[in-house]
Amino acid sequence: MTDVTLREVARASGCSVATVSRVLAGTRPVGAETARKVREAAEKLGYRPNQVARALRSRSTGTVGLVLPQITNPFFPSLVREVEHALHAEGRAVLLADCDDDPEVEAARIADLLDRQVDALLIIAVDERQSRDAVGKAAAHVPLVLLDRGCGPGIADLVTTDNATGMALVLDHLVSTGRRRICFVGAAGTGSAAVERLAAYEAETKALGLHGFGPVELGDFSLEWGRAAVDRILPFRPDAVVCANDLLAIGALQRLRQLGVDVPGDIAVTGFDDIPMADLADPALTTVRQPVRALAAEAVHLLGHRLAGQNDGPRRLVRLAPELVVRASSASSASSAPRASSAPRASSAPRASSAEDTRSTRTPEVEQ
Amino acid sequence: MTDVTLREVARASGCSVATVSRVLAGTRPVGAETARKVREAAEKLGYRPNQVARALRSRSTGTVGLVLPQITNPFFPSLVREVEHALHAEGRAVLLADCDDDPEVEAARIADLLDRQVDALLIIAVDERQSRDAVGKAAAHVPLVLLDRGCGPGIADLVTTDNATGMALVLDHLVSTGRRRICFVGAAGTGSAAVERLAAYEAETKALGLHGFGPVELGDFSLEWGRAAVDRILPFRPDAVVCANDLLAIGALQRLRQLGVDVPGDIAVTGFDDIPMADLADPALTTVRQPVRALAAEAVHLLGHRLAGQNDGPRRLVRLAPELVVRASSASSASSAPRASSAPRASSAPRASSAEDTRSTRTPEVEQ
DNA sequence: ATGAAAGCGCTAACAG
DNA sequence: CTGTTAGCGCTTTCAT
Repeated sequence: MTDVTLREVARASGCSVATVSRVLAGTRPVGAETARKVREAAEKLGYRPNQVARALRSRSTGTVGLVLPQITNPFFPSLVREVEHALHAEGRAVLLADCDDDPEVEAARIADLLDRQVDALLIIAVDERQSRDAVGKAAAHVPLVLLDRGCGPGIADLVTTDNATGMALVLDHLVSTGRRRICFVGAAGTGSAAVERLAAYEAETKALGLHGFGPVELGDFSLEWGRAAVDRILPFRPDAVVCANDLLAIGALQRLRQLGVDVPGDIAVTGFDDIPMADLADPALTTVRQPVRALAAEAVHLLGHRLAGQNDGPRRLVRLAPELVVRASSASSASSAPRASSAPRASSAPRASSAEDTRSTRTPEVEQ
Repeated sequence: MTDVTLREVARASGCSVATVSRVLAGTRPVGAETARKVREAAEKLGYRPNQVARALRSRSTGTVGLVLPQITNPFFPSLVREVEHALHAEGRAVLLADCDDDPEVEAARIADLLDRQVDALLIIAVDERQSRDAVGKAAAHVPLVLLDRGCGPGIADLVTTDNATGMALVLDHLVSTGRRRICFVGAAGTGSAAVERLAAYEAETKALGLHGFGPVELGDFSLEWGRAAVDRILPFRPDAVVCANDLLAIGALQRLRQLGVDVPGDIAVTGFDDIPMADLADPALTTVRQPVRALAAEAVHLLGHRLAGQNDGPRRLVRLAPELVVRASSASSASSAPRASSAPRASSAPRASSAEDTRSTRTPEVEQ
């Protein structure tokens, strides 16, 4: 099974290797007849260009490194899928690096990918602070786009979900269905999801005139904390629990069921991310769906931009608006439904959540 | 940020490129003093070997292609993680290819990976039959190991879960906790999971003297079918529903709850795979956990074997025994518990499911 | 033990 | 438009 080389195709078609290369790579104009002969010979011999040789000479491997904290995080597989497809559509291949949620592993993986001459890096950073160094260094070598999670300001392009809009969609929805006694369960971490969702919750409740009602419970992004937080929140007799991600919300649902609390009758519960489990929870979880495909497309687009240009120009921050997915866990309770129109921004209509509309929330060229 | 080359290290250390190469790759014995100088120079210049150039010359990229049907299938992320880690531990990188569950895409992705000169392929085949052609062709070029799903006999090494053992564990458990009126919900497909789990169910129920009781409902591996199958099974008044995977089982749980049937009081439900959702279902799902880490390790081991050797020798079929994970969905109902010891193989003790014991079910060198 | 030289398979200059 | 010639950065004979 020895591979056919350009040279053999050249010999078989009676012209030089350069010409064959030109025909097959489409780099330069070539005579019609010559081209035909070359293609014929290549076809007959079953010629397949050796991408490694091509990469060495052309200084481009057509390969992009995708670095992520842990593929088992339920939010990532769909993102990986979209990224993989978007890149493959451009003829690029994906080198995958799973960091086991460890910034040191992340740094090592990034270095390895650079040694392998990836054309660019797409990174979902492990940690807002601890990843910064490795990411910054890598960005000096190749085009680099951060996805989903930031890494401090100005270090590289960043494509992420607009957490503020997502939280606003949730709160508008809850208020418009009559909920007023709202609590928040989130994470105390320094990651963008933890920080931004909490900030958005506080800003939005203030704007809606609900501020200062219930407790804000901060732990980590785990099922266990979701369960535990319920016990701390329940004494305040809330009618809604807003969770900073789906895992927390599912934990909360479990604990509430255990305690015999009716969801959504007594308390509405909402999540964030729309991981696959959200739809399978019982009751199915109302949540904020991240615009996964658009995130991937935008990130790949930015990469392409930097690959085509000179990898300079200002860093961009692109925020894509998510979509509210209303499911059973926040269905209107019969008693509170009539009160719907009492809050100023209670109607969710002006903040439509269709794919078209939310896409327009994109802020394409904001310098950090 | 222009990269440092071997040549520059040679000049800086006062010796030839060949020597530098030898020191850094550890290929041949080198004088201690020379080695020191070389390493020092390399260190000072921040030299990083260009893996593409190395690959071209040495005809080995240190890269393995991982081809899978759909990364969003909830069973795959943990497998990908383990494979990625196992390969990285050997200094190899993973080129990921998601096939969108389409055999044609799969064939294209495999061809692309071969063009990129992967040293080997690890494939979770999309389809038992339709993948066979592309897989067979690829196996002629590089070492190739099939993971999780077969592709017809004798085409390549295959590492997979022992479905028969898994099903036996489930049935022993159900019988030993007093269940007798057992039904099966599975898939009608031709994939190994569908076929083998059904066959194992039938063989085992026969062995246990339960054969012929309830219906065997075959659809596809979807939540919807899990729900629908419940309606078809319920008239038979079963006390247990064995499902061929977790998604089916979760669908069944949802429908049973909707109908007000008590699980596990009235009916026990079991799944297969132990996807992350299994633990979050309510009640938590009793299921069969695939030995994910061991599957990955074994697959990588076989790859290494073929990479080291000459990629000949008989095809191997390695089946690794899974582990029963008992959760709430099959807890003993108070009424049926006392009847436990009536069936011949009812005790689950002899078929222990600890990692040690099940691992020994491995059949390491079976020729297909 | 070390160096010189020959490529791996391909693309990019540079001529014609 | 096409051929000739270098050479990408490295490993590997083949000498010494």
